[in-house]
Amino acid sequence: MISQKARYALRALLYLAAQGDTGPVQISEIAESEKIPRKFLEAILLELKKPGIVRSHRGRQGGYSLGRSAKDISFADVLRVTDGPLALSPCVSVMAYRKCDDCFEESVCAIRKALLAARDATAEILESRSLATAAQQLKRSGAL
Amino acid sequence: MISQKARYALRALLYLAAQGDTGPVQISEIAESEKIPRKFLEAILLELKKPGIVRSHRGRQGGYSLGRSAKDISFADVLRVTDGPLALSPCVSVMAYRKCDDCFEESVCAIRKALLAARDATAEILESRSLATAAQQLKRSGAL
DNA sequence: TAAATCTCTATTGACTAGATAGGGATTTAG
DNA sequence: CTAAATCCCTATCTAGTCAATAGAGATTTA
Repeated sequence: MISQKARYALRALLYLAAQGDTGPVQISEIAESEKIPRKFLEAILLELKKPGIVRSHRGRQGGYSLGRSAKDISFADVLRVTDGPLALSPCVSVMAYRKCDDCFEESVCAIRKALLAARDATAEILESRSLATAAQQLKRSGAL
Repeated sequence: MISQKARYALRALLYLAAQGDTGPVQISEIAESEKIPRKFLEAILLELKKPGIVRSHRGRQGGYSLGRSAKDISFADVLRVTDGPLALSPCVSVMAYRKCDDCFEESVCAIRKALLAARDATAEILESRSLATAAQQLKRSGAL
């Protein structure tokens, strides 16, 4: 299960993606529109800023905007920030590999083989879906 | 990430699968061979018993054995018991569907569409891999 | 009948998730 | 200039979960 933080992040980013290029959007506006606790959202956006998923603009009329084109921000990008690796085990994580604590011999581990296949399958899906993909679906459904 | 409980469960079940049909195996034997805390393993096997993944035999010379053929116990079966639904969101879970707490309109949710695709991809993998598959891989690697 | 097992309930410590609070730093519109 | 509006940071709290442990009761069969 993804965390509440991940849901908030995705909703906020989709909100930004839907605005297009109309300048930075205030935290308060996003928070109210998407019903996200303001301070919590603040913390989330700060985290999303580090890897460049969003950009911040300070001062009066400041706010947040997407750090790059919506089509270049995948669901995988976002979930990795909010929830850590997509993989079901550290030993099959590509972005954050780590040996399992009590692993005897990784190359032989039959559990690992299954989890690796699972990781590849989810990563392929989540990396192929971008904010642009999602925003377009919303538009098509008439929700925008 | 899967829980430690899930790791222990999979290891214990693989151990049972590797034994074949040589009667029930004692908890202590599994615990020592696989380096799993005895009492914790006890609790795990009890949970695996409810849905029939294992069968218990009481009294002297008692122990645990697989509840059905190893080829009919998938990784998905096990992970659902130890870690709950495979889905990344309750609203895309097939076995344990639940509406998201703050969902506006599910049929339009673009986040849901992506998570649903992810769920289908992982479920397909994890349901197609059984204890038998894994045991056979171990045999081929010469680890058995 | 007693040894060896399963079964159950309760508890503990460490850690994380989700949320809140308050104030300091920075920018830029006016 | 300067002050309003923002970003930025640290600390804290509560509730819940994970992993593990303990102890005793129930059941079976050698």
